[in-house]
Amino acid sequence: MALRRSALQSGPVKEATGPSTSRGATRGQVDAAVRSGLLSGRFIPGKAVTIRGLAAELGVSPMPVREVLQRLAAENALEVKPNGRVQVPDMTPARFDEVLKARRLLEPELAELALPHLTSRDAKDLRSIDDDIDQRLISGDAEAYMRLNHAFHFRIYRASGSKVLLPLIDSLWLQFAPFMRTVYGRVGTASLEDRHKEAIRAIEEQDSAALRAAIEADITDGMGLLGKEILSNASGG
Amino acid sequence: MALRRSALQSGPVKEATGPSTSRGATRGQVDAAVRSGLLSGRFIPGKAVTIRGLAAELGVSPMPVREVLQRLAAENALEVKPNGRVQVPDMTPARFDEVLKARRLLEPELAELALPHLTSRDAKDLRSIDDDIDQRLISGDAEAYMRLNHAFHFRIYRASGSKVLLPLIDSLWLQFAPFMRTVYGRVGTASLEDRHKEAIRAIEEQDSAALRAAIEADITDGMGLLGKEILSNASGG
DNA sequence: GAAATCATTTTGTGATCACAAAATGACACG
DNA sequence: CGTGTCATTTTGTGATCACAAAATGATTTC
Repeated sequence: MALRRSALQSGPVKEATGPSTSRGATRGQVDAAVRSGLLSGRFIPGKAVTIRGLAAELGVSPMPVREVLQRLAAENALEVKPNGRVQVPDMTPARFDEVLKARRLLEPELAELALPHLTSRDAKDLRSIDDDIDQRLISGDAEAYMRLNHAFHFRIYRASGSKVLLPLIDSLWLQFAPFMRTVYGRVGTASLEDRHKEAIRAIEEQDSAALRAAIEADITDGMGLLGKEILSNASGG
Repeated sequence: MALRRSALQSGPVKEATGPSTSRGATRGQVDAAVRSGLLSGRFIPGKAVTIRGLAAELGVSPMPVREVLQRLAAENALEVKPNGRVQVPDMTPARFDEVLKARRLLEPELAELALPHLTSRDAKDLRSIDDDIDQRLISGDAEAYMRLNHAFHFRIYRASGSKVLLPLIDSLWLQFAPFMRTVYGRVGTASLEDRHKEAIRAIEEQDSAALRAAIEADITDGMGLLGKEILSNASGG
C-alpha cells in the first residue's frame, strides 16, 4: 500500500525550514507537530496517544516521541494515566472553571506588559490576522479559526518578551484547546464573537486599560460559549 | 574510600516506600529527587546538569533521567541551552519581576479556593510546620527552612484539589527556589519574616479576605528580600 | 447467551549502543 | 607569556533491544 500521509505532518519530517541540523532537531519537529495538533484541535479529548503510534506516524524512532510526551505531560497538555498510557485529558467543569480563572488573571496582565512593545506594524499584522479569522468563521473552518485565534493572542503576548507568564499561558491554551475543538464541532463557529477589534484599537492608541478590558472580555465571551456546552454535556451524558 | 552517598539520595533508590513496582517507578524516583533538590536549594543557578552525571549519582540508566530533565525543562525549572546542555536557569531582574507578579496573582487566588477545604486539623498541622520553621530560622538551616516553607504553602494549596492552578504555581516555585537558596546563603535566614501565623488564624476563622491578605503579604515580604539582593547582584557584579 | 479464562498482541520502560557535536586540555607557535 | 590549533574526552541524541505489564480478542465454561 502507499504510505498514507498523516494528518499531523504537512510535509516531510526531515529537511524542514526550521533548525534542521541543530541539536535536538527531531525532537523539535515532533514537539511542534504535537503542539500544533493540540492547539488546532486535531487531538480529541480522551484520545489515546501511543508512543509507537506517533513515532510511526511521524517517521521517527520512539525516542524523541517519548521525551516530547513527557514534556507535554509536564505542561498538563497530556495526561499520563497510572498504567503509563498517555491521553488527551478530558475536560471537567472544575477544570474548566480553573482554566477560565487562570486565563482571566494572567492574560490581561501579560497583554498590558506587552503593550509598550507593540507597534503600529503589529497592529497592522493583527488586523490582517483578524480579517482572516472573520473569513474562517463564516466558512466554518474550525481548525483554521483556532490556529488563527491562537496566532492573534500570542502575537500580542509574545511581544512582552516574557519568560515566565508566557509559558504559563501556553500551558493553559494547550489544556483547553482540544475541548474547544469538540465544542465548535458541535455548535459551529458562526455564533462566535470576539473582542479582537477592540484590542487592536487599544494597541493603536496604547490604551492599557482598554487592552486589558478587551482581552478579558474576549476570554469571558469565548469561554462562555464553551462553558455552556460543558454543563449541558455533564448533565446530558 | 567508601562510596560517598550523594546529596540527592537520602536512601537506596530502589525499594523505596512509594510505588516501587508500579509503571515508571524509576522515573518517579528521579523526578522526586531532582524536584526536591531544586526546591530545597541543592541545585545552584548556572550549575550544569548532565544526564550521565545524574544517572550515575542516582544509580540508574540515563533513560529515565533524560525524560525527567525534559519534564522539568518544560516547567521552566531547568533550561535547555541551544547546544543541548541542561542547566539551572540564572535569575534575572526581569525574570524575578515576572515570578513575583505571577505568584501574587495566582497564590492568593488558590489559597481562597482551598479555604473551604481546610479544617482545624489542617490548621493544627500548619502550626506545627510553622513552629518547625521558626526553629530552623534561628538555627540558620536554610535548606530545611526552604523545604518546610514549601510544605507550609503547598499544604494549603493542595487542599484546593486544583488541577490547573496548582501545577502553574508549582512551576513558579521550582523557578525561584534555587535563586532563593543562593540569597539565603549570602544574607542568612535570621532576617526572614513571614505571614504564616496570620494565614493560620485566617484559616481557623475561615476568613477569606484575611487569608488572601496573609498570602500576598507573605509573598511580597519574602520576595522583597530576594529582590533587593538581585538588584545589588546585577549592579555589583 | 453471558461471564470467566487464557493466549496473543500491544505498549511503556529501562538499558545499551553508535554517532556527531561540543567542551576540554595539551601542545606548538608567535 | 599569550594565543591559536589539534587530539581527547565528555555529552546529548536517536535508534534498537529485552522485558513486564496491560489491553485485546478468542475460547471455554456454566
